[in-house]
Amino acid sequence: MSITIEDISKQLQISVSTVSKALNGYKDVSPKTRDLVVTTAKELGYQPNMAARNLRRGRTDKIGLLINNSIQYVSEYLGEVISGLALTAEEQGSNILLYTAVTEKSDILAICRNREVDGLIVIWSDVTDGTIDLIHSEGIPFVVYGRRVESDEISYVAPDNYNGALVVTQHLIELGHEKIAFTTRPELGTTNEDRFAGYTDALIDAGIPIRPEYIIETKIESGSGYKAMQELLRLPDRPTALFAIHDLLAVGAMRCAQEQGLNIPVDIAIAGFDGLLPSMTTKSEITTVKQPLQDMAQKSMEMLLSRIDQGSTEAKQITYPTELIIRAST
Amino acid sequence: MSITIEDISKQLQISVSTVSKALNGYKDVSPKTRDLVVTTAKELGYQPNMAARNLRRGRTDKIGLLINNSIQYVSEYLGEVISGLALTAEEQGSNILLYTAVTEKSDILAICRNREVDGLIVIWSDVTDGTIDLIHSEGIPFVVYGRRVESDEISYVAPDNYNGALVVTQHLIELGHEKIAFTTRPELGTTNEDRFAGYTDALIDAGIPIRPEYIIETKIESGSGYKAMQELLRLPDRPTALFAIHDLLAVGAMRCAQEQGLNIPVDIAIAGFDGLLPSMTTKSEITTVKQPLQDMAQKSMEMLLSRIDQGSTEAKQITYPTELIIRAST
DNA sequence: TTCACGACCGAAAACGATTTCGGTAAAATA
DNA sequence: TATTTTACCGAAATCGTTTTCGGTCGTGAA
Repeated sequence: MSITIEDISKQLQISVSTVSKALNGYKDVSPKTRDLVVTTAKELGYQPNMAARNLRRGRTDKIGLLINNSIQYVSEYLGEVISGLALTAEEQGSNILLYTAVTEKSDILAICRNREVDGLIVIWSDVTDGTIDLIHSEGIPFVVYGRRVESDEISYVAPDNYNGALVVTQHLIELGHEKIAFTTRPELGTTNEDRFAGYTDALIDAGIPIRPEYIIETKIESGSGYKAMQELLRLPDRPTALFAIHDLLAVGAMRCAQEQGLNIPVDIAIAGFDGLLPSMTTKSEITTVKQPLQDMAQKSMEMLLSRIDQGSTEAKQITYPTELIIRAST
Repeated sequence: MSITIEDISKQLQISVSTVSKALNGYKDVSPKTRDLVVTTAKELGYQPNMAARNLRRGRTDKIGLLINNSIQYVSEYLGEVISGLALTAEEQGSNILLYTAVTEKSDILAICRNREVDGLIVIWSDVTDGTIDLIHSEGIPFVVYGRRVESDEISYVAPDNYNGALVVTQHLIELGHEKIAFTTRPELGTTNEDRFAGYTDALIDAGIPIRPEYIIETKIESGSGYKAMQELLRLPDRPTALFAIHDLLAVGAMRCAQEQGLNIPVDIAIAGFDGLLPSMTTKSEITTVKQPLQDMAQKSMEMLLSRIDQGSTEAKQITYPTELIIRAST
């Protein structure tokens, strides 16, 4: 059995209340007994039982990280985000509890109600399934990470998808491209909308007409980037550039183009979005728009924690600027 | 306030004991009242308070994931490992609690003693700091992930570093190389030893002498792969191949060689280890030895959970085969 | 009819902390 | 000296479960 507060109280012939108070910095305990308690606690190697403390305090100092498993390229994304979240949480005395295999709505209800966490960071790409509204209706503090949410009652931290898409498209235009294709991904919801809007606005601003045949809708499945490029290359009037809505699609498209013997970026320029794939070599790097994943992680965690501490309920919505990274592919 | 077991007991005019027993599948409650309890619990949206349950049961159904933050390329490694761990944990009704910013030994003691988790998965690259022994002496169930440990009292799941290094070196030899360099990383401890042993044994088996000037010791810092290659290229008798102890070093070395105008793999072949960098394009891929991160994660979690359930204390040590992935760099 | 035995239920004791509330003694004030 | 304040401490309630231990009631067997 571990050492409890009672062990200390017995050894010192002092009540448990006093021991607890001494350990927790209450004022109504003399310096002498406080020292005594603290030193013997250290001696015995006492560590408070968290379950008991949580029960009594009605707080767990834990933040749940809710991730839907249908997220694409979880691995690349996750590592950076998680380490950012965990670090700032732990700085403020909280830990992160992972919920990755949540599929049922009842599980989400359980998480919200069982008081296992003080709040949630939600990374959820599915838009249509009402999960976020469900969480919101439960009243647990939470912040949505990485995605804009329509409702203004909900806090989120998201990259500036519109501007990022605008800038990268302008970059392609500046390179002389006018036939610029774009791959969409409707499941991404607001993210898709914003990046698409950035793309079209850049074209419109430059007086370039938008050609529907250059806009390819992709699905969540591997090889969809490859297929999209195949489709584009079949066109009688091929595009000279592609802006893929995210890097994995760009990579697939690149592979397809290379296999067709095309020279990148001479025959076709390719840009992506997200910027999480590490650049492996100096060659073959892909132009992209980089999200500040770490900063966003830190910010969202700070927002959540301060909201929990202050019990405030007002929603904050923050957008982070993105960074255009120009590499060999354009 | 949330719904408690007492709310149900009041509404049904039944004792809390019976409610609890009905909910937990005890036999000494009639089917009728059981149904009644279960349905009204669902009606009221009852979810058990975890802190209370944990306190009473002396168990939390949580697994701590202890990661030392000095791990190199955490992000790439982490994502895949964590999702593997979390998935198998959640399948068995446990969740993962993250400890990433642990630096003090006292923090580790706190984790072991505060009963916040039932066990630990330890990902700790530092060998010399005695952390693992400390955890072991605390008696909490734990499994070391990704690394062989000397002591046979400690459970671990590790890749077969020796064989992986042996095979990749043999691969280089088969390609006709005899001047094969190797970059070491002493901080990696047993991992370093095993890969080094694989390298030397492959050379010895082939009757190739081991040349000390081809063995470069690298430190934990970015650019060390680049520097190692610089050093090698300064040699009067340059090596024709390099086996880097991990991929990041290989990437750095590759970049250096390319900048020097060398053709890979004609002028110099390069192989790495780990296989976690995603292959971005068909070109510029790097030969490597892939660790089965996901399988190892699943296995280590299963080992830990069964050990917790059965209270067994015997240590299991499992080594996973690696896979040689031959790509363009050799 | 009596006794034993299940089936079913409730009271109450944990689990280990926090926190309120009151009480005693010493110190300060009148 | 009498009274109030202050400093310090302890008893006990509380958080929401789980689990042990009896107790009651009805049914079957003797």
